[in-house]
Amino acid sequence: MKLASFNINGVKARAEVLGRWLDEAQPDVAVLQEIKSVDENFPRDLIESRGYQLETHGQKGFNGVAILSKLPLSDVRRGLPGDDSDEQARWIEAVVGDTGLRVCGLYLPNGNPTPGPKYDYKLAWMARMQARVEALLAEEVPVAFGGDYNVIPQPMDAARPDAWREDALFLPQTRAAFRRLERLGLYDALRLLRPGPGEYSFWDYQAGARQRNDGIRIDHWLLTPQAADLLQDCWIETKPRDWEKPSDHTPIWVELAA
DNA sequence: ATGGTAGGGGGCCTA
Repeated sequence: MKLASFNINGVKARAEVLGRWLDEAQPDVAVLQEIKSVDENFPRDLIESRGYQLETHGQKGFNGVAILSKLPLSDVRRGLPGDDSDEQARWIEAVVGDTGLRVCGLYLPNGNPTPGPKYDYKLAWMARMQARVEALLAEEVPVAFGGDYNVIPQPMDAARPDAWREDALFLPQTRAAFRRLERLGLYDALRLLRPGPGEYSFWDYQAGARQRNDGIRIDHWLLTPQAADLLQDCWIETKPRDWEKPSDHTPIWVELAA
């Protein structure tokens, strides 16, 4: 089974790219971030006409996540637990078919500017995610956490790490919080299979970042041990970043024996 | 040090 995570930066602006990508790449499951749409206005036909079940968790203007799957989804849950006052749509999860695999799609807060309330929210959100991960790890089942983490884990994950030293995506506290997630017992799928530098999932629209390959790796799949046991491959698909009217992110894939 | 670009919504904010 092939699963992809793709921050599409606006589902309506990205209809052409998204349709082409689904046709060519044929994910079994995909998690989308930054749909930037309320659920009622999501172009469902774009997804459903291609044979996918679609579950959305949108909000007006910003954020918003979705899961689509060729196998039926069950136990769909929207929103990251731990703060009833949090209205930002950044988390959705579901169980895929009868595989026993749970997929969580997440859009972790950017956190800039720092310091300030947005960075505080990012760190608090990461602490809440840790609690959800702990609960799922205790079940000892395969779970794949895919999404835009807005975390550059290591210097090798940026073409120019020095340019990000003061950024919320790369501050020591951010990287430590990401390591805490890993230390609970999760595996960074890409790093299991591709230990070297030069693996990027985001290039800014500005200043010719794509042309200069001035990228960062901030989209990740983290796996519970039971999911990592099923891991067959993991890769970043760079082509969609060079299509007409692209997202500033590109898809990251895991292939699981599920 | 600055500004460069993009999407959404309806007039600046987020990234």
